[in-house]
Amino acid sequence: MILGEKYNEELKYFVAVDCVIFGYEDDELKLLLYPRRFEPHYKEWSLMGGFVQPDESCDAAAQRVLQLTVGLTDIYLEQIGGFSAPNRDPGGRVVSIAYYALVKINEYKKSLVSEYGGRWFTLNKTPNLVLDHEQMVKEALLKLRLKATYELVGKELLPEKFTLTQLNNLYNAIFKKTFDQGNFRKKLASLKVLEQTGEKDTSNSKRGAYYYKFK
Amino acid sequence: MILGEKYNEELKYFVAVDCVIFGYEDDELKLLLYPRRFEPHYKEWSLMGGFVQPDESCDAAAQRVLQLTVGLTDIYLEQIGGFSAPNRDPGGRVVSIAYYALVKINEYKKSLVSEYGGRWFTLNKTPNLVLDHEQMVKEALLKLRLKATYELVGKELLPEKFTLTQLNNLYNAIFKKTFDQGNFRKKLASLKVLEQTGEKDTSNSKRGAYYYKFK
DNA sequence: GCAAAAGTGTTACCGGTACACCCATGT
DNA sequence: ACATGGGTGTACCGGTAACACTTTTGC
Repeated sequence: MILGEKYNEELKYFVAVDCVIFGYEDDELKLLLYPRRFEPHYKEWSLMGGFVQPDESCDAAAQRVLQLTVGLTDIYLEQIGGFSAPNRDPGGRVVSIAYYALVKINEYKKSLVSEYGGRWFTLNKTPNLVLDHEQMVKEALLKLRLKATYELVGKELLPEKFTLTQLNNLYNAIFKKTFDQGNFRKKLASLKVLEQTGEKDTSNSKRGAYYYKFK
Repeated sequence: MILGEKYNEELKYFVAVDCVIFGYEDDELKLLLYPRRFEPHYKEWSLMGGFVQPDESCDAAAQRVLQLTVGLTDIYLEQIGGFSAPNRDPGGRVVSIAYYALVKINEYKKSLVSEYGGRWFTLNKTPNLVLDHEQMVKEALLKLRLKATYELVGKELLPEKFTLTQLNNLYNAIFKKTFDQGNFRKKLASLKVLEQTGEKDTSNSKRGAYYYKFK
């Protein structure tokens, strides 16, 4: 029966999720990586992942994994897609659904991250990753860029209050190019999604820059 | 062990692919649907799908399924994403990776399609679909529209030779709106991806319209 | 000649880009 | 006063949208 007419004639596989965790700090886009906790490739750098449990969707599994590793709930998560090459994992047939997450790098639970040996790496200064995880990172960045062109990204990566220069720098980091200050601000104004707070950040300039927040 | 440290403690699930098959005919975007071949929901309308075999990736599984059902090789396929709600399939825990395909509606093997009871439906005149297949169709259309905005879609849906009016109508069908003839043609000219053949199509007008093909 | 589809041209506007310029303030 | 980062203004260009117009040909 070429197309299969009964479920129970079919094989089952492990189903996992892997998370590309983006953060932003020191004008750089960063990636949270972990030493792998089991064979094969024990202790090599990898994305944080986990197996999907019987009572949860992949989305829920990714949320759970992130909650357990960075200690935050309500994390912004977007599916990248399924990775399923038959030999992608020498440890067994594992189909993995990849996600990317955006987290505020200063809010995550440091204790949890260090418990699992997690470390933030600047993008493009990352070590070699296990399995097909580098491909996942590549696709994650493409998806993030796509999102950032359609809507203003920043709420999930920047602190509550931020200067327009910070936001400009975030975009510079995401696209690895320099957006013109004047044009960037004009665009922001047209979007009408930010509002000025009264306060100023005087740490980087004498004049001081107004803090903004998302409406 | 909250995150699982051994594969063999974990559960396995069925992994399937489902294909949203788009075609274009009579100025309308169409969808190839099939009566389901097994319980649950036996004989109800569904996307064509199949289980992933041990030696193939999901991409390969989707290609195989399409080859077996429409009889074409080298079909344009793009992954939509994973669908994994724990109760999405009452027949068992099945994680499905959805794909969309673009096929030339006049080249598929009619015998094969009818063998499985397949039928082409005009988009938005489709019957209720099984499981989460309607959601898959919805996301497939969004992905197709995204692709069609970035690059000229048509090579995979139209016959080898086609008129600019046909292409215009294809875009009208994809986006459910009317693109201005003049502007559409100007845009096409700027893309420089089409070339005129000598021949004309006189079936729709007295004057006749030049056939074009992709370079 | 006229209807009907194919195909061209004209104009206005909007968003992006480049770049020059002004502002506030601590030293 | 001046250096430094924050912030504004202007002029141009290309793509898009709206729409009027011309061409071809069978009836």
